[in-house]
Amino acid sequence: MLKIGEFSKLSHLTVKALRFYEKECILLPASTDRWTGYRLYETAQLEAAASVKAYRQLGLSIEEIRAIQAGADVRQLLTEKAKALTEEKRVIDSRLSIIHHILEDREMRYQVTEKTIPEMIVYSSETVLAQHMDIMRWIPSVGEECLRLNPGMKCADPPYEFCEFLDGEYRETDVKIRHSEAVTSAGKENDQINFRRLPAAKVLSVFHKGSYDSIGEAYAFIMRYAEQNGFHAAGPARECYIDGIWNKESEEDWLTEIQLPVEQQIPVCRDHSNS
Amino acid sequence: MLKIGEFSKLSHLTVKALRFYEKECILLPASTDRWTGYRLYETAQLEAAASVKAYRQLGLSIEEIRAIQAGADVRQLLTEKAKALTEEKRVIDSRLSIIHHILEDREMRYQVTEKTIPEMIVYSSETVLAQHMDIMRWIPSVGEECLRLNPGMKCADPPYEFCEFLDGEYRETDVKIRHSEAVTSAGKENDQINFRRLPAAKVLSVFHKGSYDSIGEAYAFIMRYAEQNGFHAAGPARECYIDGIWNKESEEDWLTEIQLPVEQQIPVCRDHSNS
DNA sequence: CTTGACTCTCCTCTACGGGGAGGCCCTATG
DNA sequence: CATAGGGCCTCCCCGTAGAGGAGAGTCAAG
Repeated sequence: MLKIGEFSKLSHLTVKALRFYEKECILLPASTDRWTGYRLYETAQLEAAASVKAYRQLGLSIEEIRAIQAGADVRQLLTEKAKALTEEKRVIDSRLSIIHHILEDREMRYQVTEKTIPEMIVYSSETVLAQHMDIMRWIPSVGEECLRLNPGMKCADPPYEFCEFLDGEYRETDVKIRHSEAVTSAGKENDQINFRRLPAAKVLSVFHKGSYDSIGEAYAFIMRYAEQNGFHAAGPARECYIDGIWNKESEEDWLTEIQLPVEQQIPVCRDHSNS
Repeated sequence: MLKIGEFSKLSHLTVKALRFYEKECILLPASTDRWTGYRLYETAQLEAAASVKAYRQLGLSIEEIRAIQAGADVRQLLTEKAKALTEEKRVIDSRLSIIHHILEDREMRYQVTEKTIPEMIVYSSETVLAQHMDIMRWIPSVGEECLRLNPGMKCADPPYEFCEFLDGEYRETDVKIRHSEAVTSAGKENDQINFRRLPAAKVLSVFHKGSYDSIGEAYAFIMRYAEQNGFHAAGPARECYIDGIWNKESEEDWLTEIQLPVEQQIPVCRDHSNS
């Protein structure tokens, strides 16, 4: 019979762990001295201890080990575990990819986050604007038009409104643009305004602070980010206006979010052996 | 000014998280109503919220984010993070490799664990035994011889004693064998017995229960395990006798540990696309 | 005025033990 | 025989990054 300290040395499990495993009923001492409370183990239990240790080294939880001891299907459990580990690995690859992307970039102008936008109903309208700046006059007119067409129409909560630029490339003049705004339910359409169901989407998001002059940098950044980290664009970027001329006087305070819809990420494993 | 629920929807952070971030001083509301205690946020804070969110998505801890906000070197922090993630990934690859190894194996006769054996001083003796069974007569004689040579010699605590089989392959007769036992300090040597410093070692360990007739299976198992999971043997296996004829009558109760010294694991990424 | 949605603070819970306090037990040494 | 030191016991708190919920206060609409 071995006292806990001796068994600890032989099994390479800490005393704390042994007591914990007893509490969790996955490795009970062979006996307990009724007078002193000392736990007593037998050498034959080294096998059981090794089994618990092996499962822990595989990353199984205490509860999973208990299930196995109760007769659960080990193969199935391990198969699930493998799936979970593969997913964990995917997350790590994704993070590594992004970290290396940041490290390779000289300055960190933008922080990219991943978001899930739920499904919603929007009304949309398209037009071609002579100048980019006309956008802030055009958008309110679309809203008024839609409200005239559908009195009592309500915008979604939280509000969600964005513009997409439909030209293949960046243009300064004759910009083809589509505006969309989320509403609570579909309504009447006309030749300018139509309703559609916008499916749930995963997007990459960056916030651009300041005037629109330099917003091209944000587009360039998020595009390169997506490309280098295994995201595939699933549509044109959405420009969401948060703070602007309508509520902030100083151009420095303007705030715009750019959302790039993407498909499931396939993390790329670039060569980072130099790290 | 936005109430916490509104800001939560816009920032895609939960209300709980926002309150937590305030407590941790990494994202403070623009103001707090002195009468009601309501937190009030501004749209301009969406940028800061996105920054926190981006760092969290990279797996940075709250403390690390706080450090960054306090002006810590982001590049260095991310470099360290990348190193940690790479290590995490290595662990996952190792676990995946082992799990797939188990799943491909039909029965789970043995559980392999990884241990670190600390450095120690041992006395060793080599011989060639006519039969494998002679081992249990030979070992005590070596111990007596060593004690005669070094009266007062003390064995290490915990006791550690093992045999290595020095033939290149398995043999039934004329077995070349080396026995070693850990002691507290070196002593006198002769032509049979010599002392040496056994360096710390990482070993794979399996327990074999039952008679020695079938111990070959355990050797085969651990060898195949090492090979298939990217371990490289760093010496002959050590056989440690735990329970045997000296304390257990029934052969079924005998217990032997086999330890295979290995070098650092290089997890193999076999094709598991079918999982 | 009431109701329901929203917010507040405060409490507990998660997994796996690590670290330590306070107290009992055992053995070796003087 | 007395004591000292080490081993063992139980009990409690600690960490992550919030989630979940209780009980109470607040706000806007009907």
